[in-house]
Amino acid sequence: MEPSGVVASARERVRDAVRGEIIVAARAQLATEGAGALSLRAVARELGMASSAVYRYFKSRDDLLTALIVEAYDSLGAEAEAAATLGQGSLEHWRNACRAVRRWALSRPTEYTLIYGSPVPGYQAPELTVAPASRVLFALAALLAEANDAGELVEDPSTVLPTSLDTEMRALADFAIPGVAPSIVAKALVAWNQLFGQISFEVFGQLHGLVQDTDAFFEFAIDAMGRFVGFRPA
Amino acid sequence: MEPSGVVASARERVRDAVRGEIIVAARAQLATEGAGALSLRAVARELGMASSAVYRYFKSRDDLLTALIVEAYDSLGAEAEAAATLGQGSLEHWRNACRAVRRWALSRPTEYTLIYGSPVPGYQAPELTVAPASRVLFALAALLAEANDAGELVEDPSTVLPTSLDTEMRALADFAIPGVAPSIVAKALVAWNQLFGQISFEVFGQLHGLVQDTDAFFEFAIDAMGRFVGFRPA
DNA sequence: TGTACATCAGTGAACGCGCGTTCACTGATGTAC
DNA sequence: TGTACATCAGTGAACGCGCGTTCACTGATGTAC
Repeated sequence: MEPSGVVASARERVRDAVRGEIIVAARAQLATEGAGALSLRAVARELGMASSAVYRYFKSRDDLLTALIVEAYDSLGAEAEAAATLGQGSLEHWRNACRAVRRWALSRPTEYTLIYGSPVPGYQAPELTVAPASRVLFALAALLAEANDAGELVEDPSTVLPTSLDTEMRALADFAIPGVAPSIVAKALVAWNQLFGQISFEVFGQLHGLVQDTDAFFEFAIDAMGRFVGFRPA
Repeated sequence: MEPSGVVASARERVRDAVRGEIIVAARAQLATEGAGALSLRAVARELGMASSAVYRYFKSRDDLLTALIVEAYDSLGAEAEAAATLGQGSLEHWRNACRAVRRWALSRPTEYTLIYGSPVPGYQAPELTVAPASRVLFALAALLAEANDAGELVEDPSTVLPTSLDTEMRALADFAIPGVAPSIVAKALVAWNQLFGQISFEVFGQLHGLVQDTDAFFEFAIDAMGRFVGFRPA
């Protein structure tokens, strides 16, 4: 009689293992079919079990999709968080965080597509995906705050924000990155859009025939955008 | 006996009209179901015709999808081309082109998703989509070339490209924007990624809860990125 | 330690559904003489 | 201008398919005494 929550019973361990196998199989299917076509029956077939058995583990198809989404956000978030402290100085932290996001996206393109591609038709993301989804942004925010505290973030006085945007950026800074100037927050958001825009274009094939050396181009982009935001060597 | 190609016969006119109705109905269905779920049967139902009749107009489902994609690229391309010559000076041309792309994307979000969202699973874009797809990029390139000729494009001497990237950008410039410096070509590509990244984030809902005044934020982004590329007032 | 009962993973058949595509056909519109 | 024939848009039934979800069930594993 083990206290639940501390050591899992045999049944619980088996249950978790099967649940994991379902997720792995679903992920594999995602890669070949796309999120919209994720099929419970195909997953069950892959695992050699009756399709109805999957319902012991997931209430519905959308429930399985949610599990995949949360897992993807958490996996990417963990990578970004770890990379955001690597290297010497803020600019290098920034670049390493960006590289981590790209590396993850290129190694797990279908899952990247799942969370940053077009919304899955008919699927409504539940509340519980919000926290995992914001991990990358929070990692970048933390990096920005530290850079600011270290005096490695320089504001460009010629950057002027209209009032409405200034107010918004100030509120955002107060919430997540205290002390950082509104114009820098705005530029960081622009860079964040750039980062995911470029990664999406690369993953979705929009760069084909236009840029060959995508590694070099990415390095150029994150360096240029890092300076654009205001990172300066220590 | 009208010479074909000059004046269409009655039959041809009717045929074109029905073809147009199919495309319109398909576009409407796209908006509610997403590209992956576009169904010939549903389109035929909407038009009150037998599903087999659609095959008189399109060889297959993918053929219909291709027509929608080409139509979307051409519509967006035309808007961008027109806007790229509006206003005073290159920076304003640039911003107007960017605004046109965003306006189009927000007014036809499903079609934007179709051409700039995640690839439709199982669909291979045929050759004939390539030319329409490149219209926006060519419009931006033309704008860049004109700005350069007018001396309104200033190179930042501190921007250094690695050899491989310099070679590539030089080739790209020779092909599409003769005379423009490699470092400016690279920055323009970064800005292009930023533009579509931000629009995609807005259309796909990733900005929700983060940025309220998306108009102001977009204006800030295209102005900042325009300067980043090197546009200077005349 | 052994027995009676409760829990629960997994089965397999069935429900009703929609899909893309083919095919032999009907009937209207266009063409050639 | 009138007739015979060819073209072609559109029909409706059928093909074989896969899907999500429900349900009554079997049998193994765990629990209480």
